[in-house]
Amino acid sequence: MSDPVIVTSALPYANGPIHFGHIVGAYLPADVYVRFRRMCGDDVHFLCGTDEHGVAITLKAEKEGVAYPDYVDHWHERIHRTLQRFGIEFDAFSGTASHRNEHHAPLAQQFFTDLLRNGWLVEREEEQFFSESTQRFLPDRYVEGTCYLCGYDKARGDECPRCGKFLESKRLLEPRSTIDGSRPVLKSSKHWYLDLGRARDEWLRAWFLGKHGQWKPNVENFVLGDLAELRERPITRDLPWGVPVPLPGTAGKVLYVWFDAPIGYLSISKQYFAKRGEPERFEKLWRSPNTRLFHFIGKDNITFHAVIFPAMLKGTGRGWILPENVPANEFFNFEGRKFNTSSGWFVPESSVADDPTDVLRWALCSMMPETADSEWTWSEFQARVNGDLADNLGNFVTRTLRFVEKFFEGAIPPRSGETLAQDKALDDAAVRTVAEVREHFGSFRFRRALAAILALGGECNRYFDAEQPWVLVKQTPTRRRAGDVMHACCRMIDLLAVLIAPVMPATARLIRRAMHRESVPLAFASIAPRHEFPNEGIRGAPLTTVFPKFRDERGEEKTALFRKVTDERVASERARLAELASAAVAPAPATTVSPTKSPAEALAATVDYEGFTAVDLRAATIVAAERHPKADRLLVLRVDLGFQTRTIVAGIAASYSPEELVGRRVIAVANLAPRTLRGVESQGMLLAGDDAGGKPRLLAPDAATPDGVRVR
RNA sequence: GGCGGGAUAGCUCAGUCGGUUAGAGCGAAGGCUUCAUAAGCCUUAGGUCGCGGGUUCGAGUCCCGCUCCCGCUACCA
Repeated sequence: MSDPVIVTSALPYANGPIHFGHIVGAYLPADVYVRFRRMCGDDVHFLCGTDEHGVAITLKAEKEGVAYPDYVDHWHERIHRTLQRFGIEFDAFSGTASHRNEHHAPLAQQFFTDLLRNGWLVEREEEQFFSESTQRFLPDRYVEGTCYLCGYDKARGDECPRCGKFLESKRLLEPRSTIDGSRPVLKSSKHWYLDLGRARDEWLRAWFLGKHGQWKPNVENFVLGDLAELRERPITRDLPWGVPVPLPGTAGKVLYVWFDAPIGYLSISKQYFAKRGEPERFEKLWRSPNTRLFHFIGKDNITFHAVIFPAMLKGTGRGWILPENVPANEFFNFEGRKFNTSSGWFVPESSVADDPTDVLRWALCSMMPETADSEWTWSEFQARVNGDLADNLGNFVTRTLRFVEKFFEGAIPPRSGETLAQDKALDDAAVRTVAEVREHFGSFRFRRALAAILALGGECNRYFDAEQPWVLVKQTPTRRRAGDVMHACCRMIDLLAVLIAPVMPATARLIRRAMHRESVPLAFASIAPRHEFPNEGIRGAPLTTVFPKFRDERGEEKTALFRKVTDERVASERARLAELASAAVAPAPATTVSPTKSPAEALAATVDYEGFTAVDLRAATIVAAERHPKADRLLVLRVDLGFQTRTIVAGIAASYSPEELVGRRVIAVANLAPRTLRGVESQGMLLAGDDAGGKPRLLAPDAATPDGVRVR
């Protein structure tokens, strides 16, 4: 029996939907890897769940007036459905909230007390605002007051929206709670910090350096940079939602969400084994030195999984295993930009509603950001589906099986026993491919695995062409050879089913069913070094009863393994995006609106007419523009308001070059208090809204409105 | 500005320890073929490996400088 394997995917935060970027970064690669290891005969446990604590969740839930558990339940369900859509099949998908996973809080508390006992935690006392009306400490974001630097009376606890400075919340003047307006008092609060610097010096750096060469280079480089800057990190907060700190006199204190989240991997598997009536297996699995632990994550999570969580695991002294590898992926973009759910820059579920799960999985794997950022484009999707799946693999399968159906009455003929040089060559190619594919799946290089599979598909098509069975089959003396060729092709199809199975499990089963071989396990173990395929004849099923039926773009009935992506479809998707890109402010797409999440920015508080007219807006023209000498994002503009010309500094360098701005009409805020921005005084501001990519776009008055006219 | 990543064929990318004439897929041009989903196969064209120095018998690969792009970060009021 091989060593047990634990595979985890990053716990999605139960505060919003997940999109292609998450799928391709952490969930699909894990699922593919799990299927691959199982096909190799390994005992794999695949764990995931939602991360359900933290300030962001409490803020959103409170804003929507929903109880925390109900709020996270909604996203838990929604996220789980999305994962299932992509065929991600976990052994356990749970979460970190106590109502979902009764094992989580006790285990997280055990981590805390273990670390405390072993001296890895540092205790510090600091002053923080406390609301007496609600009897709880207020995170900085819940406190509002007068800025002690500029006098602005609506400064937030962490920073002042007017002067832009970071603030020390306890120095705010006239502080008040944003929850009920009551005046909080300063009260000292005790918190605990994880001493990561000491862990690094004592063992963490050495442990990590010992992994040199085994982890992906992008991950290794990232961690090396991290190690240099490790410090203490607070692991507790004053918050009403989370895992309580397990010490007397700490009411209202919980473990910081980043601390309790990764412990979810353990608590979820503990819950899983408990439910199965085998509670003893949990510790056995997680404390056996033979167990191999793999964390699949996006690159934004590297520090937690490669540095902090190992420090936590080791620090407990309980012998929890440390990760064998953290195969983090880079970022996945969409048609040249970052995915952005709220502005519509993403792939709506409706756009891929008709695409089989396997097809999406294959396409995403072929674009996976394994070593560098990559992106989804519709034309790339079309190329992968049409060229790789339909034309190469799919067509080889159908041309072979149809040939058997047509010329051999659906019965794959037995081999004659004669093997020609080209048969041997094909077989050698297959053996080589199997070795390559195993190697690549095993080392998280899925794109290469797919490329190797496609190369074998090419070999198979060339073999078919070169042997010309359609000629051989028509004459009696050569008919037997045609049978041998078909037998070899069927054997290759049977093998291809195994090779694609980690990525396209349903398609693999479909192919097997077409040859009445669904009872034969899809296993890599069975094809080392040579794929076993019976020498006797095999009766195939009529393709029309097995493969999908559809109408192609010309309206013809088709029975085939894969349906092609039409040019029209690509064009319409790109048209949608072009529209989004050209819109000054992107409209919120209806397809993603969920009951609890509004894609639009929250509406500001109501103002009366006087409140509005307090802002003096004027039509104006830019007469000169240059880059700010000391800030990359700022432009220094001379703006003609009709009655005077002013200098205005605007943060629009990401969208406009100085040259293209001269002569441009704009709307300016004319009575804004002047402010110095990195050394240049700005006497007003320009109105702008963000485009779909988050870049600012200027608003312009109608041409008939002269400079200086007031805008109301 | 700071930190990190990157720049290789029209496009997407591979290129290990420095080693022969820098590769693949797609796209393009031409041809062959009819079992198969307008599928398959063959051939051809296409490169100043971002720029400039350096190390070396030898540099896409290592070192230094520069330009441009992406991310994080600071400056957006």
